[in-house]
Amino acid sequence: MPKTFFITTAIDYTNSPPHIGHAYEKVLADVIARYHRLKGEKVFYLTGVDQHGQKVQQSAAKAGVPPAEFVKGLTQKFVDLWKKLDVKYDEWAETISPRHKKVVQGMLQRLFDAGQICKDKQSGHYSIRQEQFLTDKERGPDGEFGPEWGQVEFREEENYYFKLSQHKDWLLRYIDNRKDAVIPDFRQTELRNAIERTSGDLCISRPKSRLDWGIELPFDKDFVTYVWFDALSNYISFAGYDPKIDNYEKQPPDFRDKWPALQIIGKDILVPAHGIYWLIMLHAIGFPDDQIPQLLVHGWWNLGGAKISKSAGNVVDPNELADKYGTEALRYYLMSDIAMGRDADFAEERLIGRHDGDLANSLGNLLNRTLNMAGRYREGRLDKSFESHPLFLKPDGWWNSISPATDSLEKQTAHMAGLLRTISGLAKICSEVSTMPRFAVHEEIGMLNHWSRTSNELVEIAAPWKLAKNPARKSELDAVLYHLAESLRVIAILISPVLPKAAHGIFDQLNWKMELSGKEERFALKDAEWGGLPDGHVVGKPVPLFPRIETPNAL
RNA sequence: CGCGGGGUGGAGCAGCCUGGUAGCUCGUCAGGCUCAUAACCUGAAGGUCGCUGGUUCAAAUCCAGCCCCCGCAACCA
Repeated sequence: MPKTFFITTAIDYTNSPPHIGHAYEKVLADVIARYHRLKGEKVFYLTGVDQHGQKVQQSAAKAGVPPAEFVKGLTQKFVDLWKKLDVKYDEWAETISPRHKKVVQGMLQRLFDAGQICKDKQSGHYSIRQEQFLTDKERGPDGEFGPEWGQVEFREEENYYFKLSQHKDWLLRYIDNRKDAVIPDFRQTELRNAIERTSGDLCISRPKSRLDWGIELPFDKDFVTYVWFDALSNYISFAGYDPKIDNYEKQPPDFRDKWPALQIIGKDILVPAHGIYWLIMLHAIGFPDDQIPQLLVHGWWNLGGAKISKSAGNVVDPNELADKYGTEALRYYLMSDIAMGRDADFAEERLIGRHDGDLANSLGNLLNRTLNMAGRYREGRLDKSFESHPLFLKPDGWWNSISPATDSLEKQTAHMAGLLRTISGLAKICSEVSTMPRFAVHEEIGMLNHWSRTSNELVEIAAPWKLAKNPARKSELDAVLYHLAESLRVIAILISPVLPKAAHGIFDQLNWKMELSGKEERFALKDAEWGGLPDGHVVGKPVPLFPRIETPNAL
């Protein structure tokens, strides 16, 4: 039985509402998940929220509500947004759930029993206001701690430490042996350099006197576990991992069917959290090298070249954008205007430009004019008999041998024949040379846009309104209309991971498989083969699929 | 000498690994079309590919040096 495709994202911190970066990551994972469903695979998409920790405890105290209640409100904002953006996940991770707590404590206990976790004493400068230990990095140019830290005192504190450095050599070997441990490759280089520089053990606890909004250490009731074990372990706790079983091979079949996951994270949390702590944690609890998850690291949306941050106050609210421009426009922008792994600049004008240019003018208009012409000239009926017409039985490439001296009508026919061939070939290219396996969603979209443009070009070259006036050219008109309608059908399938609603819209207007209307199973990659629309199929009436956001001023 | 990314027509990017007429989208200008969501198609203008050297018959691409921009404490994808 084929394994389930398991994809995860970082879980979001319930300290502040979702912004555009959160939305990007979840939509990206959703698109990849949908692509795998399109291929007919079973998919398990896990995402969720990280609800514990000091910041939440502080924010809740400030708001005058218990942390559990505070977290509930923010969690709902994330859930609502994913629903609005058509992010379809299979499991939802909440770190306050008992199920998660059991796994975290189980992992900690096992590592403690194995001597991988030990108590140690830390001493140093401690900021009472910020409730954290300070390092030399926090010192100002004058060597003193600035006023932002408030009162700073020398303090000693006991905590539990995970013996991270014992696994450093293993991690280096693992990274060196696996070329695609991290994607893109320059991130893997960055991670490798960071591992080389890593030293020391990892503090994994906080005394309850300082922080009690967390999961209690199973071996010491005076402490809760700090973010690392709490948050990172969600990737296995919500997938059915059993912490009591140390032999990986004996893990529940349900878990092993899914694992390992493809983990989508932002560039900021590769080092050290996911690339070092998480991978070592898995290794330490017995995961073999071939069960270590692959990390897909994406870039950031900046604003005017500057980093988006809460402190700078330049956050972009995806909720607002979705309400203003629609889910499809937002999803399309987030997937098309950034290259995988790179940063991009967020600009509302670009969102509008992308939507109006690619979706309204190119694809949407293509659908509209195709159905209109089919209705006007053929009462919507597609006729495949052109395939046996002499013009279409000539060998490929004949259109290239037309001499420049021939009359313009013949040249035009040759040009049209070449375009028809190009277009039917695009179906093969787009589904077989898909860039999705290397997660280049923007390139996939680019190929489909090229297809839409070529189809629009065909309309101009063939001029169906002229062909319709000449009965002798019936086959040519049929061929053009069929190629346009069939292109739209295949494009709908291939674009469906990015634009699920629009894909349904195209199918509906093509009057294709109405009986499955609304169900995701309407789309399958195997149906993206050229020639699926049968002879005699009657297409529907056109309705603008992507109404322009901005209409050019007509003076 | 800390780590990584980037510097390509007005804007945003691709090409660089595997040297060989510099490509795409948007914008601008001119023309065409009328099936269509004032949409579509064609053509043109516009680039010393950050700088300097080197290798080569040939460098945006390989090598060396340099300059500039952005991330790498926290909030945070």
